[in-house]
Amino acid sequence: MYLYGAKKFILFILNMKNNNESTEDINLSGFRFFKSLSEEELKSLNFEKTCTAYKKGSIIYKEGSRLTGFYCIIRGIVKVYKTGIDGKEMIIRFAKKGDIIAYRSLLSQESACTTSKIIEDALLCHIPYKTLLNLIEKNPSFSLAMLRIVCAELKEANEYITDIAQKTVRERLAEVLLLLKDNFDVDADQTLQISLTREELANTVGTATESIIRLLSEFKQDKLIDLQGRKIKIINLPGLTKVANLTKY
Amino acid sequence: MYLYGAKKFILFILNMKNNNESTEDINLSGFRFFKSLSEEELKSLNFEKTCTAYKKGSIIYKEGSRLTGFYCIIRGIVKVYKTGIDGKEMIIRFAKKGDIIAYRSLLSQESACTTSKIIEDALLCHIPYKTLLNLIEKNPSFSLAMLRIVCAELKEANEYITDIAQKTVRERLAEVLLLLKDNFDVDADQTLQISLTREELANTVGTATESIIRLLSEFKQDKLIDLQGRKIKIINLPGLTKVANLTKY
DNA sequence: CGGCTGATTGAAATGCATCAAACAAAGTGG
DNA sequence: CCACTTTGTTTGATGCATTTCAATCAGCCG
Repeated sequence: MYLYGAKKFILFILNMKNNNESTEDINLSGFRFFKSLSEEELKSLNFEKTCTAYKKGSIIYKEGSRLTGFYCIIRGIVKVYKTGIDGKEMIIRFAKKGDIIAYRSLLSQESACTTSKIIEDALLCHIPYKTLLNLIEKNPSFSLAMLRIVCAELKEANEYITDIAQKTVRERLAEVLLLLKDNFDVDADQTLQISLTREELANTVGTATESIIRLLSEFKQDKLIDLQGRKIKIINLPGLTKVANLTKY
Repeated sequence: MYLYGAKKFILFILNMKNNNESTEDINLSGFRFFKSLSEEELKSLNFEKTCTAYKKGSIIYKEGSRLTGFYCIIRGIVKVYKTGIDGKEMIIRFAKKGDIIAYRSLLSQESACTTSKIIEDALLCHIPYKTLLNLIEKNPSFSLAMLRIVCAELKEANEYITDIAQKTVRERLAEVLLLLKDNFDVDADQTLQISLTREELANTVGTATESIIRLLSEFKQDKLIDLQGRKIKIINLPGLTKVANLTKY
C-alpha cells in the first residue's frame, strides 16, 4: 500500500517533468513563421523563447486566462476550441508543426477566448509578448507576414461560417475529413494519421456525437471510407469530395 | 414620347453620377483606423485616396474580382457576404462609418472571397494597395493597429461559428437583433434604424426567410419586439437577451 | 473485478426547410 | 393614370434531417 502510493507519486513527478520541463534546444530559424527575421533577430528570439514538451491531454491555456506570449508548435497536434452552451465544446482549429496559437487574444490584449489542448504529444515554443511586439515594431516584413497569417485564418473562419450555416451535417463531415486529409499526414494507404474521438469529430463538425457515428458508418457502407477504431481510411476520394459538395477546388 | 425618353436618359445620367463620381473632399484624419498616422502620412493618404458616393444596391466589389485597394466607409451601410450553395448568400458582416472592408483579400493578395453591396446610401474612400503597404512598411503603430483590427474580426468570426453550430435559429435571431441594436443607431424609442429585408435577416442568421418571418411574429406575440414593416422596435430588452442565451455580457 | 470513458444502436421528439399559394408593395411600361 | 410585372411578405401543410434520451456494449486501467 505504501509502495503503491510511492509509485504513483513518482509517476506523478515524472509526468510533471514531461509536462513542464524545458527540453531540447530548438532553433526556430527553420520555421516559416519566422522566415522574414534577420540573423540577429533570430538569435535573440531563440534566446527569449522557452520550449516545453506536453503530453496528450495537457491544457496549454484556458478560456479566460491571461496570456504572457504565444506558442509555435514544433511537433504534435493541438486542438483549439471554444466552450459554448452548457459546456459543449466547438473546435475552431487543429494546429500542427509550424502553426502558431494564442496570438489572437495576445495581440488584442484580452483574456484568451479559446482553450488549447494537446491531442498528440507535442513540443511547443513559448514566445513572450514583448518579443512579438518588438518584432512588429522593428521588422515590417514580419508585420506583413503576421497580417497575412491572421487574414488567412479569418478567411477560413468566414468560409466555415458559410458552410456550417448552409450545408448539411453529412456534407460538413465529408468536408472535415477532406480537410484533415489535406492538413495532416496520411499513410501510404490513405489512412488519416490524426486520431480523434467521435466526440471531437462531432465538436469539429458542429453536431451530436451520435450523428457522427451514424454518418461514419453510412460512409463506410457507401464504400467511401474504411474504419478501424479511430483510424479512418479514405477509399473513395472523388466520392467523398462529391458528398462534401464543395464550392471550390 | 421623346421627352419622356429624354427624362429617363437624364435620370440615368444623374444616377451614374451619383454612383461613380468622386465627391466631397473628405479628410480621413478623424477616422479611428488612421489615428496612428503622422501629419505627413495623413496628408499623402488624403491625396492618394479616392472618395465615391454609392447608391443603395450598388456593388462595390464582387467575389472573384481583383482588388486594387481597400475601402473606408465614411457614411452609409455595407453588407459583406459570401455566395454559398446554389447562390444562397451568407452575410458575414455589416460595415458602417469608420469600418474598413476588402482589406483581407487585399492583404492576402487573392481575389475577393466576398461580395460587398450598399444597403444604405454610402460614401466610401478607396485607398490603394500601395498606400497600405507603404504604411505597414513605415509605421509600426499602424501595423499593430491593423493587426488588432483583423484579430478582432477573427474573434467575432470564431464566436459566430460557435453560435451557429450550437444555438437554435430562435436564439441566433435574438442575438442578431441585439448585435444590430448595439452596432447601429436606434432612435429614441429603441427602433432599429437599419432596414433589412427578411431575406437579408435570414442570410445573416443563416436560415430560411420563412423561419425568420415566423420567429419575428412569435417575438412580437411574446411582446419582445414590435414590427412596422421593416422597422423593428425592441420593447423588452432583458427578455430578448434571455432568448438569445448569451454566454457572455 | 469494478469503474470509467468512448462507441454504438434504437426509438421518439422536434426544429427547421421546403413547397405551394396568396397577398402586399413598389416599380415599369403603355 | 391604370394595368402589369416584379419583389418582398406572409401563412399553411408536409417531410425530413438531426437531436435527444435511453440502453447496451467494448476497451482500458488501477
